[in-house]
Amino acid sequence: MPELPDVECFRRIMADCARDRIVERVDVADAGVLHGVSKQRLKRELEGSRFGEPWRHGKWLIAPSDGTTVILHFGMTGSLLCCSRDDPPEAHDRVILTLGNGRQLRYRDQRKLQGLRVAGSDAAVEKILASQGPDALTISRSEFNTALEGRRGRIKGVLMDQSVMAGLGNLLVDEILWRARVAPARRADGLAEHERRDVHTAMGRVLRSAVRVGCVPARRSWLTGHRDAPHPACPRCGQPLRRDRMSGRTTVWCPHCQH
DNA sequence: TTGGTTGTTATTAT
DNA sequence: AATAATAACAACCA
Repeated sequence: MPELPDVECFRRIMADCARDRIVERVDVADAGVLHGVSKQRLKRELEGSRFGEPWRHGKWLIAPSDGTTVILHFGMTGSLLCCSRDDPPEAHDRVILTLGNGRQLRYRDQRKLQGLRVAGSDAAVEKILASQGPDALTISRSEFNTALEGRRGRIKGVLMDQSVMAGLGNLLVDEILWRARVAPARRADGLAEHERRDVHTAMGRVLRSAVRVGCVPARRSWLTGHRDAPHPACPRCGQPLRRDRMSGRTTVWCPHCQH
């Protein structure tokens, strides 16, 4: 699931559950999700530390504490939950942080594609985020145009490239291009000025409403509500949608609306 | 059993 | 050299 709006939701959960709280205990059920830090060192550096204000860049969640900074990525199946310590643990709860308020913050992830890492300084945080472009939620029109400049690849792939701008995934990109009526196979640097404007506007609207809900919603009025149907029809014009493999992902689009 | 998955990274191709 | 397109990763489901 996790694209920018989902991670923004996890940031809120983190803030409500753990901000200003002390980590009483760190339990690592599966060290396979730890990157560049051992179970022992994570416990040593985090237990007794107090969390500060968490923030997000693209699909990364950064949670500073007065001990070390925890950095989470949710891959395709990760999530973050604020539980009571009595809630029964689930099979995929990989890391559990027990906080001073009796709550537990659980990093749950079925597949272990990404995971948890730590950074001991601002410079170490920067290093992890170094390859990320500007955050898609706050990128301006002119920054957006600059990001697309000289990109010969398909707009679909370019918008999913986290180094161009950070936060968009497969579902969001399809939704945005459908709203902007731009075909996903178009070359990014071949878009007219008005098309770039429409894509930027659609991106802002899609992201803001998804962030408000806390996830990418499957709505009937959105493309997302139709993409998994056996013979999906465009919710705008009723013509059949196409499902193609593009830039390595399943891409759903409307050949009648998008050019 | 095979094919597919809303993410990233390393490798290969252009 | 810089970009773009693929394969691989892990674990599960249909």
